[in-house]
Amino acid sequence: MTNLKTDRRSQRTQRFIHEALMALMQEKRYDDITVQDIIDRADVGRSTFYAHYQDKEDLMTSGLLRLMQILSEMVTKPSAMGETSLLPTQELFEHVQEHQNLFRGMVRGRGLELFFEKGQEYWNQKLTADLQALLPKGQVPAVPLPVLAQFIAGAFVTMLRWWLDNKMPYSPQEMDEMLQRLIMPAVRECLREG
Amino acid sequence: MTNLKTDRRSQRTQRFIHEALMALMQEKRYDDITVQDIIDRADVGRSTFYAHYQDKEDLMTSGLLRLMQILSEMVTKPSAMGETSLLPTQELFEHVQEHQNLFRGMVRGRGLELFFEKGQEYWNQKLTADLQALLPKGQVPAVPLPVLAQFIAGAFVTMLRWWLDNKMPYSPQEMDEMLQRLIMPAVRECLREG
DNA sequence: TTCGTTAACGAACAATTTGTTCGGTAACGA
DNA sequence: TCGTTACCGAACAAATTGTTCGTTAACGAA
Repeated sequence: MTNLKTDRRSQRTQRFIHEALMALMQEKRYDDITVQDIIDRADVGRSTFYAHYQDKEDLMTSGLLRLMQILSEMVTKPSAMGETSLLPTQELFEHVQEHQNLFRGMVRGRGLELFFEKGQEYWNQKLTADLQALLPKGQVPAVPLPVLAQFIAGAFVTMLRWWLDNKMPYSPQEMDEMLQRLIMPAVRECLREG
Repeated sequence: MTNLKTDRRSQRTQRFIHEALMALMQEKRYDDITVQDIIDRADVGRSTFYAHYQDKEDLMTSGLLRLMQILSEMVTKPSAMGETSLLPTQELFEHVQEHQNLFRGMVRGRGLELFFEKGQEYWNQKLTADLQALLPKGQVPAVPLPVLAQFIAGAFVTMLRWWLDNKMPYSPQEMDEMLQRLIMPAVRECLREG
């Protein structure tokens, strides 16, 4: 019995298709990209595409999930979590910078929306739990924790988007510093007084 | 010479089409809605649709622009601007609540993305100018004003989105209060020290 | 190296969807 | 009342989607 998933041909094809989508994303909007465009760019047969993915959306989702998995690993990695911040945002910014083409394609197009749909639950849960831990016992937060979590996750995505759209005029360190400066006062204020 | 734009039939048709799109947006994703769906729901001929709009995107954009115009008027209306906030967010939340179906359709689907594309320039410029006025002379802000503006606009959209997606569990007043509590500390902190 | 497995090809296919055209009908407004 | 014009609806080419299937060749285990 041969291993289906590790077949060189399969992996090669999937890589070609993904790269093709990423490349096309730099040129035009996600909605304007057809399956034909993708398979032409990837130099792959039509039936081959549909053997790997249900449709264009499926391809995009799979790429996004792969991305989020990487981010999740970064977030859960214990060494990354400092005392000053809730998320290892500097590492996140650095990682994004390294793979900017990938992220530029993802965050644009349908990426942002899918990011919200698929990812927000995860981030919200994690952030809500972390915030709960930070909250002194018996304290009622000034702003409900789910709202605060949404705010933080949203702020990160907003900054990320701005950074990518504006050709990354600041370093990851600077971006992280700014983000912390914007978020943490609110967090402190909200957790302090009921 | 008869007035083309104020013809009862035209306005009626446009209203039908817009309402059809909004109704369909409650049921399925923007991408899954076809022009056929729209004209069926609006009970309008195919050629009629294309007489009014170039394509589906054009229809969406026109609705969004109409929306933003309303918001812009609210923002520029002098009575709305209080001393405590940069945007009349409470009025904005109230307005959204009144027209929730419209906004729910818009903010979902492609709305959010278009909102960013079309609207961010406007909000950013306005917010940047307002922030500049608040900044003491000669002061260098801790965070560049365009970044701060982006952050504020993004936070508003984020909260709005959360509010709509979660069936609006809080009143506009409460939402406004929370948003101010989240944003203003950062603004104060950033404008104070260089 | 051999050999069975299987991924890729590519052409052909029906089904949708898109955007346009045009002649006839009826609603509009001056 | 009457000229204008928005709407209809059918028909159209073009593009796109997702599937099928016989053939070829790359793969990997023995």
